[in-house]
Amino acid sequence: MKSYGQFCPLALASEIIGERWTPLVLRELMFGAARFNAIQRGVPRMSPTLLAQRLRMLQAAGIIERRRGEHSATEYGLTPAGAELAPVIEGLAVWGKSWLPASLSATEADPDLIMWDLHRRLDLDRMPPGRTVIRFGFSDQPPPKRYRWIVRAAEGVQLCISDPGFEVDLFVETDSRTITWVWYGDISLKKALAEGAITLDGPRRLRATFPSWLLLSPLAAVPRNLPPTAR
Amino acid sequence: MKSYGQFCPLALASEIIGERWTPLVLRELMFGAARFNAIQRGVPRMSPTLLAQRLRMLQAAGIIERRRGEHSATEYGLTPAGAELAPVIEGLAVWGKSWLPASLSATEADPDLIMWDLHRRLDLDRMPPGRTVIRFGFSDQPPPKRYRWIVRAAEGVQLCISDPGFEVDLFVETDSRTITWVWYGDISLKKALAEGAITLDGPRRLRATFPSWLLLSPLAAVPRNLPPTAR
DNA sequence: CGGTATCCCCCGCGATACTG
DNA sequence: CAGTATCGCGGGGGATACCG
Repeated sequence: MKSYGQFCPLALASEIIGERWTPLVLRELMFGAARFNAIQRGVPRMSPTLLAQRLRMLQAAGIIERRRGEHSATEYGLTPAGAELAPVIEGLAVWGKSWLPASLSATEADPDLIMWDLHRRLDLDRMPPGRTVIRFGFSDQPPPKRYRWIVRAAEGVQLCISDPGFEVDLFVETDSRTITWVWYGDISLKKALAEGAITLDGPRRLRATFPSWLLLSPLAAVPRNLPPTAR
Repeated sequence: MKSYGQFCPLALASEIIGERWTPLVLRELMFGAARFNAIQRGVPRMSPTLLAQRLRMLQAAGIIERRRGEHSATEYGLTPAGAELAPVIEGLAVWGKSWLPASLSATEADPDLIMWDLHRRLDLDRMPPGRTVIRFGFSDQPPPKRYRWIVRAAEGVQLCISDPGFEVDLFVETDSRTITWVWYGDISLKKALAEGAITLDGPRRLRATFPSWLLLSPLAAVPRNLPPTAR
């Protein structure tokens, strides 16, 4: 991005934060994504070339750092400067939820976006111990995105794009718009279940505790000043 | 700007705030600039076409509103949504001051940028009553920008690009880099005066009270985590 | 004063393919 | 897994002139 030619700290900051995709990349890092491919799953429409470019830029600006993680894999993490940016990004997100009209178009209702966020926010302590496999079905989606699996095991939680082969413990059936509205707090999970917009199939205990370990977006509690439209 | 295709409130907010020049335009509005030309003086390198376009966009997004002011002049102001954006913008500015390297190139040391900010932050109550004319001289600037005048009168404060004709009460002689560093708090005004980087010529009383009514940037008090370079 | 109209350039970005 | 390489285009925005 071309410089503003101003010494003003806001101008300098905007040259970095104002670049396309950068706030969303930072969001992924702030949610704990460390690996290139993990970051990319949060911004799937960003080309790898551009993501690499942004990561280099953020590193040069002292906002993130590259590390060698386990198995000498490349990992990215926030520097102290980057960490102090988190409240600003969060403030922007809260403002967006408060004040921007929320209409949900088809492309914005990509269930993978929600599933990616959702699977790393599960409250593992409230889930049953041992391996748990949950299959999410999205009735409005064509075959390639029709089903997603969350596998919770001792190693951690994984989101699978294709059938992992394990026996499914809980079947969740919904559609991409419902899961999106629920995730962002525009419909309560309770209401979605009551209305049948989300249905559960599996052991009674798992069904009953479902709302306790399926955590919603951190923004779910932020009220909207404009009512959501286009449900 | 092309949509991110995400429903995430951060993505939606970034589509607006992330557009080129938009944060700086908002900054002007937050500092109280209401008229088109007043806004433009804070972002002089932005073309009028683009400014008009951004103002329209911000209005459509519900962030600013157009009003008819005195003499049916067009005025812009923040809506409640816009007002709630102020802390976010301010947070970004504070972060920039804290963490971004501050090197001052020639184009960034435009004294007009500082004078425009500075003239609307004068503490009028601490200035002598009645008309006061101050001429700022920038020793490093070629003729068209060599001098600027601030005229404080009953009607308010005005920044003049050419000699307004009144007798000058106080002559301030400095250079564009010094005034910029001082404005942003990287050199104390006291030190700049002591070192002769700023010299005053005028009545003793006006000289003595100068540091009390020449207020600095709101960011002046924010410490830098990286030391400023290229003084 | 408060903007439009117009033109054109350039480069940011998207898409796709490929590699150590 | 973690990125490069390459190409082509679209349109954002810079510059300048002009208008009500």
